Amino acid sequence: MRPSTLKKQQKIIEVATKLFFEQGYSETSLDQIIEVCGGSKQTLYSYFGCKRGLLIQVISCCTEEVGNVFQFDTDSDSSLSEQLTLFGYDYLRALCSQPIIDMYRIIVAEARRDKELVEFFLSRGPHRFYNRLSEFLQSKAQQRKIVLEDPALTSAQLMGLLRGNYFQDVVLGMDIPSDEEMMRYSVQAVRCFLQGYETKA
Amino acid sequence: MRPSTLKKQQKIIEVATKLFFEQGYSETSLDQIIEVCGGSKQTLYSYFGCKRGLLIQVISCCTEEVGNVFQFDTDSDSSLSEQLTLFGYDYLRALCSQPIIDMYRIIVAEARRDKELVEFFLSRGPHRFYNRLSEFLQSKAQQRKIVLEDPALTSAQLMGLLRGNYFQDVVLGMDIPSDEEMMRYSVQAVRCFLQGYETKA
DNA sequence: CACTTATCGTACTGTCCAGTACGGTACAGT
DNA sequence: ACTGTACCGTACTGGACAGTACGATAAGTG
Repeated sequence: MRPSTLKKQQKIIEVATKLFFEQGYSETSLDQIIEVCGGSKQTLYSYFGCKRGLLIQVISCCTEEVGNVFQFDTDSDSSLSEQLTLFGYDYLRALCSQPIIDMYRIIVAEARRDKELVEFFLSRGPHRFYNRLSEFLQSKAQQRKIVLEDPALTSAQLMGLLRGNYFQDVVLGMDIPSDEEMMRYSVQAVRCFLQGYETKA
Repeated sequence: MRPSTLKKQQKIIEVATKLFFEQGYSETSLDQIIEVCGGSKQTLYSYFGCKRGLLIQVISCCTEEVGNVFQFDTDSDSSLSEQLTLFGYDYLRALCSQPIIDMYRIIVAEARRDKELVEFFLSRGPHRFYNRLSEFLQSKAQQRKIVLEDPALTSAQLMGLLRGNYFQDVVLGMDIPSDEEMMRYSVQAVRCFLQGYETKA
């Protein structure tokens, strides 16, 4: 393989990501991609085989980048509530970022046709996050900070609670909430998660 | 307008709903619809103007049907926990039903192009539900059953909590959970909402 | 420098589909 | 029965686009 080949491949993926995300997958033609980044359609086919092959590379690269965002600060001496709140904030901010929204729309649109793509996306995205949260909660349960009978179920609850209606809304085109709003919401969500709403009568 | 016209329109909407939901909107051609329900393409255009016009009618009819599912049993003498659980179960079951999943996928796929369609869908679907839940919680707060500083925020929390990861998952093609599983989850979600997870130390 | 191979540019094929045109036909009301 | 209008069937237009073909050219290697 020529050394320029790798550069070229990355350039194509970069441009394809931009166009797929801005316009949608089926709304973007390969001619359009070539037009922007130069080169020949034949070359593109020799790299990726078909349009779907290119999409898989795009999703692969994008999930790679995002996946490294979440890091639990298990060592820090901040309180459980603070740790969860910060975590929730990072989560919410990532979910409500333009690239994730764009990617999610594409995955949903292709979900009916392409189960494999979905599986690929889930394993590299949401499920990784889910597992990390689940482990974190278990460690906190061992420290007797929380009551945890079913880690999987509780993690799912917390994820849903943290998302609230924000993710649904932004996916459907509502304005992305400000960082302050997401932080405020995260604080409240964690409070609910830990304490609940029932009156202590 | 001829009496048969209305029948014909409904028949077209019915067939279009089926095909749009099964195959996707942009994957379904108008010729295909005509082929199934008979008649002429010209007639279809005279009724709905264009393909998007037909889609709007489809969404309109479908949201109409679904919107009438949720009813709060405000009169019943069951406990708050029971009422919320039942409500959550109905909500989850509706969200994870095939028609809603299919419709949601279409809306997401069209969201980038068609803000108006999204607005239409939101106002007739999720927002109606959201408002009803918010009112219910407020009535319970007046009865001193729960602490409620911010009804809007708290409703969003509860909705997210009730959805957990189920809705995301089924939209991406995972198997629809059984009624028993959804009921179990709803019970736990409401428990979390009311009591939280923190250890009472 | 010579030679191989990756890449380029352009043109082409086959297909799909939204929307239109138009002549013919069934069905209302009178 | 008469007449206008709603509907039917079929064929067509125009455009988009995935994937292919192929001769020309440039980039690497010996």
